[in-house]
Amino acid sequence: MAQAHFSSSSDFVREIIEEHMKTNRFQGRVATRFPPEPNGYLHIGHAKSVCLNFGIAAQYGGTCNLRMDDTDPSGESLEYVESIINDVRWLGFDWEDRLFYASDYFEQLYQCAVRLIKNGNAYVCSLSADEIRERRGTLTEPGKESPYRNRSNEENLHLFERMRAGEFEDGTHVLRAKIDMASPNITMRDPVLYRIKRATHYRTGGQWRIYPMYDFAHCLSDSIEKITHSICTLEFENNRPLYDWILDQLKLDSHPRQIEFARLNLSYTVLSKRRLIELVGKGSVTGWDDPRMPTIAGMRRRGYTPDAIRNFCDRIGVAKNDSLIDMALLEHCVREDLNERAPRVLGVLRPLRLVIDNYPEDQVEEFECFNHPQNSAMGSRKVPFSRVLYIEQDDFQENPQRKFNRLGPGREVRLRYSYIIKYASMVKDEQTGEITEVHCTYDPETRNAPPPDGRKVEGVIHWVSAEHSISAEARLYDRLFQVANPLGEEGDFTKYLNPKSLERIDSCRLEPSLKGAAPGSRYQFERLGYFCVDPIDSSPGGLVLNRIVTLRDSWTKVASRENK
RNA sequence: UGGGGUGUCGUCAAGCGGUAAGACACAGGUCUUUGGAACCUGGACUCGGAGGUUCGAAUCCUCCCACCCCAGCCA
Repeated sequence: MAQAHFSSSSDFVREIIEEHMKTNRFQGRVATRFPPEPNGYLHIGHAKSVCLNFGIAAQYGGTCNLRMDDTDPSGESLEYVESIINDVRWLGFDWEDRLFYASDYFEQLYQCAVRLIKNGNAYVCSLSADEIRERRGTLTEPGKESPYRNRSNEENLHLFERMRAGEFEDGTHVLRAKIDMASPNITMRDPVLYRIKRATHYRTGGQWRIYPMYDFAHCLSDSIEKITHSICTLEFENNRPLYDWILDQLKLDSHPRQIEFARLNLSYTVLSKRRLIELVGKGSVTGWDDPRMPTIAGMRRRGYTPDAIRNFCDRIGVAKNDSLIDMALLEHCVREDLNERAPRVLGVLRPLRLVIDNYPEDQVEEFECFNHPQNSAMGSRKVPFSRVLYIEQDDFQENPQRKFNRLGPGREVRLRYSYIIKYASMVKDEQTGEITEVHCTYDPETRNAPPPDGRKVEGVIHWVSAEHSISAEARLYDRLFQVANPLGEEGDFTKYLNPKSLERIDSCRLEPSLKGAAPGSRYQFERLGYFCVDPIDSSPGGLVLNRIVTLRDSWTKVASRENK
């Protein structure tokens, strides 16, 4: 196993494994698997499972297989398979030659079903879906046995063969396990093992007319692959007795231990494949890879790093509590990683013209700027400076509010890496009253150095040279939903979509070094946040930057408090 | 109402009978040519509740309460 992302802390799953190692239950072997159904894109919740399964395998010197759990032809496709492969690999995991498909086991699975029938453990039921439901009983009442429950083994076998041969229409017959219609666990009330679906499977085509159900296919796939620990989410806890029952009836040597953990929930988004499909289908987002989506593809496009996501998965822990993780933790992990690796640059999102009255008209200076304030190994670059600059609109207030440490009438500020400037005057649009230009004077003695007289200025602001800067579009993303738990609120969850989750600004000005920035490359725009060159919409002629995450910003906190 | 789970700081989460880790968030502070980063400090007199066992309980026992999952020919 190439990767070595060991979890720093232990958890109950690892404790169980430790115990198995001690008692030699699996001869010291650890084999896990990540078994997605290829009917949608992977999201951050899947990443938790990927990290758990691959992480455990690596930690115990075992293996982790990637397995497509493709037992239901409707909705599954090659596109999804490819996206899953791509995403797991991008996250940094390697399954070597162990990419498997449940659909490759269809013949073996069929033979297992035949054995079950021969042993009198399964029967063909010819009730309709509705009739089966009616007889299943309720939470408090036992179910009723199917009238077909006592067909002879021969008849069952014959019928099952004919099901496979495609002699029956969808829904006319199913294969059921013969267990206990009175079981308090509804899963054990003669569960359906096979159904007829005359649908084309993306891999097996028209080869099969019957398809195994999850409960039948999953435990057997695990057993075939000699998985030792079958890690899944909490909602399958009720299915564990059936998982064990099937393997026990078939007397299979390889009998994995199923362990269930709590799935991830993240605040201000939804992590349910069905809901995400809905968002994509309704056009609420631009696609699976919309940077606002909690999908791996979306996060990748947004600019999140695999390291940040893996670190996040490590920090949230593994337990059995239903939890709702604060999005702030994910953002923290992203900032933590990007703070270290992203080169700093200057860029202005909403430009305000600033003229330095006493700076020579045609003079251009170049300032040496560090690419990283704490890491000199990342080098430096030269940024041109001239008489006319752009600064951030937010960095000037005509009547500065309390604690506003930026530019305003009568004030002095430092232009990052260059001079201290002093306010002189402003120009307003006569119609709108909007400030269109600010005039200042500069102090030549403060050229990228402290003022000789030691005076303090209001603060430091960023800038670009008007003439030398390049234009770009910025896409500022915010949380997808307005409420922490959209699925926990009244009514349709899409009601709570955040209408301001995307703001496009097409008039940004950036320092010229960004010209030709590679798609996917990430930068910190000083004082603003981390941005990623959009891998799809950006072009050499039209830079498009996705805001990955803002910098931690103590000013907006102060400002909102001051405004109360 | 049957069965299966879970309840420890705002959010996660350690703890496994010896007197409540850590992280994020939050609040103060130091430093700073990013209101960034870094660094320091603060916070659960208490572990869903009530009883009980014990010298000692978040940890063991009893009862109660709350929340989640299960009645797809989805996974």
